[in-house]
Amino acid sequence: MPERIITRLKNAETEKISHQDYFNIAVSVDCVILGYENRELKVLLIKSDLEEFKGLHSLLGDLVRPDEDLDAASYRVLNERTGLDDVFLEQVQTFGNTNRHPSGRVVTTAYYSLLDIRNHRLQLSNNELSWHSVHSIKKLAFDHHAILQSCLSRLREQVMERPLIFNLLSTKFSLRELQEVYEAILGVGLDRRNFRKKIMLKDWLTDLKEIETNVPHRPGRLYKLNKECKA
Amino acid sequence: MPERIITRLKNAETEKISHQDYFNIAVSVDCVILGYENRELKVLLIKSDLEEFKGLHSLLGDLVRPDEDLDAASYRVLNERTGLDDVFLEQVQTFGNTNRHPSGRVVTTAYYSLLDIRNHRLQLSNNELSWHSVHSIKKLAFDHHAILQSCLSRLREQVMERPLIFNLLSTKFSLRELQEVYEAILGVGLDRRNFRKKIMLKDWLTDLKEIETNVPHRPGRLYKLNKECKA
DNA sequence: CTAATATTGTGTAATAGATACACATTTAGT
DNA sequence: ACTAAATGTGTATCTATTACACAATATTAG
Repeated sequence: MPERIITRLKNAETEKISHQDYFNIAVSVDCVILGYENRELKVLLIKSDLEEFKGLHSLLGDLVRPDEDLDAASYRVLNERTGLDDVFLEQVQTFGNTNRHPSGRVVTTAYYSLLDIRNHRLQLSNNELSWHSVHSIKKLAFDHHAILQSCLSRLREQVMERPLIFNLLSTKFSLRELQEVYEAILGVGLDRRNFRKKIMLKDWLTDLKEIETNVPHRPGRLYKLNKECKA
Repeated sequence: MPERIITRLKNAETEKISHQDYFNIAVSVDCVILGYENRELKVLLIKSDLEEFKGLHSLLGDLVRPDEDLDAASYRVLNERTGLDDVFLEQVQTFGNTNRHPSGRVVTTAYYSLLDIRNHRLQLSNNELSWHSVHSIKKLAFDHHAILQSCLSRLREQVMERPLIFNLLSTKFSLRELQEVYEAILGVGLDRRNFRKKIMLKDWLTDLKEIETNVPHRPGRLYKLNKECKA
């Protein structure tokens, strides 16, 4: 099969490159798995197993299998690492510089995922996995810092346009919790009255007619995501 | 080198896949090269050379070379086909379904490019290349129809936010031309007075203090893109 | 040289959305 | 019963968006 691709795609070319060379590029996916806890946006990282990146953390990724769709590969990585399925996961950008992987040529496609840390006690399968506040992250292995930033900026672009944020919260939540998550993502403080007005206009919320319990102050109403909302 | 990547990335895995298999995925880029002419947004296509897609057109693409950055590959494709450099080109999305290429596994990254058809008489090197109104396109080879649509929708999202549109126009243009390009991209009619107000507020334009010539009606003022504007 | 055509250039009123801002109410804890 | 901490709510101001009409200017055809 490889020869067919090359023959067919190369016919406008003049240079000669050996067939083998074209298949010296590996394809991987990297997942920026985000959660919210304790007023902070967190990302799931693993200790890098490369000598070159000793002591650094990296995103969760893997090579794409030859018989596996690209999106399926990202779901597999997510699922293998967290035990979760039915989780928000979306492609963001592909990073393909020749020097991005010290061991050879790997083109990687970045995905971001949003999940509810608290309700899914992850099977932190090998305990190399851990959550890190995105603000505390300085250096990551490979180009993973750039990948993280690109996913965060995509998230910030979209979070007010689409009902993504609810993936980070449990089913029931108060408007305060919701506002705090927005503030963590956007990195700004929001006016409570204006925030409520704006969020209510979007028609994303259903009032559960319940109130918070176990809060050391006046309890707020609880809401859930409107059934009709699909991101 | 390949073995090193596999060894290092695979250590959390249990399944056995032969080393060779991991390098059975080819990586390509496809360019959605857009131009504006005659009140229509056009895309540069080539006749497909695959038996399976006989009679269909496809986007301009090529395999990425082992020693070539992904972005560089897209510039190369653009440059080889059009003779142009210094042209707007930006990554949009990566398509990686296993069945997307009939001859084998090819993961492709889509880029879109905006250029001024009129001022750059392309060396339509092999005359298999031709411009097609994006609205007239029904079927393309591979998954190129989906790729085209994804680039068009990215363009529509961005065209009011960033000064992209000027890549489609010659240096000097009238507000009418500018409005017509917006209308072609967005697929809607715009109110002339409101359009002018909005575009002027963006501070993208410099008034050239010149007027159109050779128009069979009252000539309009000419503008150029403000120097400080970089998309 | 006059009339017809095609398009330029311009402003205002109405509506919708974003922002700034303060106080009485409710619960838990002491 | 008092304190602490958060809830729930409305209005005025500003900014952006929309809808809409008419006189001025160049070219072309007669």
